Amino acid sequence: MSEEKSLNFLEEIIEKDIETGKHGGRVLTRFPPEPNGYLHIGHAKSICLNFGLAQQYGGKTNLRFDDTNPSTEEVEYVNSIKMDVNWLGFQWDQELYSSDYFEQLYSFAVILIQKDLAYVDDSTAEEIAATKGSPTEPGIPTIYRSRSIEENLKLFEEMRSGKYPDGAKVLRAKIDLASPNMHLRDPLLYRIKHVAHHRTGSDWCIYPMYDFAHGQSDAIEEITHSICTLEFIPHRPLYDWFIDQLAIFPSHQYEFARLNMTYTIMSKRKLLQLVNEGHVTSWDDPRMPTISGLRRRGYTPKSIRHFCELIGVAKRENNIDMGLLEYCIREDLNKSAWRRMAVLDPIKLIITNYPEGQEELLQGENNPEVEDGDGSRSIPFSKELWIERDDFMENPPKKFFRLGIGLMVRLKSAYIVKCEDFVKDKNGNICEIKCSYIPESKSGHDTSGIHVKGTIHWVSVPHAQTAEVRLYDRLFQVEDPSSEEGDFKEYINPNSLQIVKPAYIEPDLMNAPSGKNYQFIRKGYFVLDKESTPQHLIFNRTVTLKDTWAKLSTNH
RNA sequence: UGCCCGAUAGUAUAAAGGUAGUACAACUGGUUUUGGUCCAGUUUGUCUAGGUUCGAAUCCUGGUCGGGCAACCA
Repeated sequence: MSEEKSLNFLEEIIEKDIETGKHGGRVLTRFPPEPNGYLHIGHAKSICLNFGLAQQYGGKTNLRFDDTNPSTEEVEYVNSIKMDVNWLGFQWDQELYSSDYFEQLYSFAVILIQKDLAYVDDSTAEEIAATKGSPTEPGIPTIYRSRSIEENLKLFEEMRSGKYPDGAKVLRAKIDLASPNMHLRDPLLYRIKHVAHHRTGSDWCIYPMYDFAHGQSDAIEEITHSICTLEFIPHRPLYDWFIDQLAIFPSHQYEFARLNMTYTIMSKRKLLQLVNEGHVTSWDDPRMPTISGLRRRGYTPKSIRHFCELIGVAKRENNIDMGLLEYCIREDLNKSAWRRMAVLDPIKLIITNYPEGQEELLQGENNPEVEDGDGSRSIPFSKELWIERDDFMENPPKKFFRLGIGLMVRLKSAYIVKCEDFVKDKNGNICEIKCSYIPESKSGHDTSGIHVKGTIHWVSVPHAQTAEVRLYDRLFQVEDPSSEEGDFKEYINPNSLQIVKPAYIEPDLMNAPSGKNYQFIRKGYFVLDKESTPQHLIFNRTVTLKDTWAKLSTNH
């Protein structure tokens, strides 16, 4: 181990376990999603942790679907989860399902019954809740708690054989109805559900509860470090109890704080609501914090992995600044994304002294961060250009390094121009800007000796192509939507999507392959959307560039 | 009112009884054919009250604050 890097608490535990030879120094983790929804950035944290720790210590990680509740689970979710884990860059050792262990779990339950540690209870859900007591009052036994082992064995078998309807009976552990830990007050082990399962079909009509499936699945796989989130801390004594009573492999559960992030939500239930009620278009809507949403938005696996590394792992509640995620994608894309020019809010600029009908092909480097510019592309230039409307001001303030009467700017990769005049339409809106250019200032061959403060991007009018550009912003207007008063949906940002149609793009962008990230110079990072076609290009904005000018001008 | 977790700059995360450090954010300046990047620098912190100790973010006790637990969900 390097002496420099400090360890998080899980790394410390694992290093100690390796040192003391626990499990023969073996490390086996698991990522255990329930296939009842799409993975989000919070799952990414767990994935990076489980797979990352195993990698770090020469171990392996299983992908295990925690599919014990057939009413909510679907194959569609299984597939999306596998896709997302792979996309993030991780390979699991074995693909497993809790449902693979149904037979084994059933025999575990039989063992508990034989040890008089489990019983069949005919009470209704309400009766069971009522007899559990409260945190300050002990629970009381139902009349079924004293059934004989033989009767329990028989009834449990009948439950399995389908003799009883949903809700008629449950199997409960016999532990301690007075325990200060509510999870130990005779928790449910099995419930009857005449529901088809996405893998086992109609083989079963009783299904194990989470607590009776998870730890035992860990034990069956001989997981050495079972890592989950904080809310499972009170379950740990139960987890250990089953392992003790069944005398199976002693997996151990460790808990860390789940990820929260500003301006978004992380609850699957709430995300599902956003989809179902049409606040977003789908699970992979680029505004969603889902892995698939981030992918469609233009985030790279590398940037997400880096993010998970930076946020760290600890046991205290956290609310990570969305800005950190944005920093991670900017940092990645700055080094890799090719630069292109696109004008999103166009106004025409006419170069009065450039010959009518003349055009030339200029060269622009793909990425100034890379040696040799990572190659270059040709950019057609002509007398009429599109530029951004806000790159001109009729009455420019001090320190406005763009266009205004008498001001000069560099047209990126082209010439320096000086603004001479502008034209207004009959409504008084500026519709045209007139400039003269300095022929000796051509990019790369500048002999003019003139230095200007500002450089702006542009697209030649006769060569411009068009595209739809979708500008995404944060989904919520407040940092922590779920802690605000009222319904979280009241805080949705009404301007989270702004559609620019058409935007003018330089011709080279017509060749953009799907999934390739670009930087539109001065505007941000963009990627082709999956709905894009060659006839109708659609770009998604991943993130803006940092904009200190915008900050300055809004602050004053 | 019971049990269980937690508390270090704005946000995260280190410091294992001995200099409170790092990243992001913010701010200043420099470089720059992107008001981007890059570089240099600045500001901001141990929840509280006691105790142990030569010395406490760290150990002990009390308090405060935040979170979790009483689903036939996971």
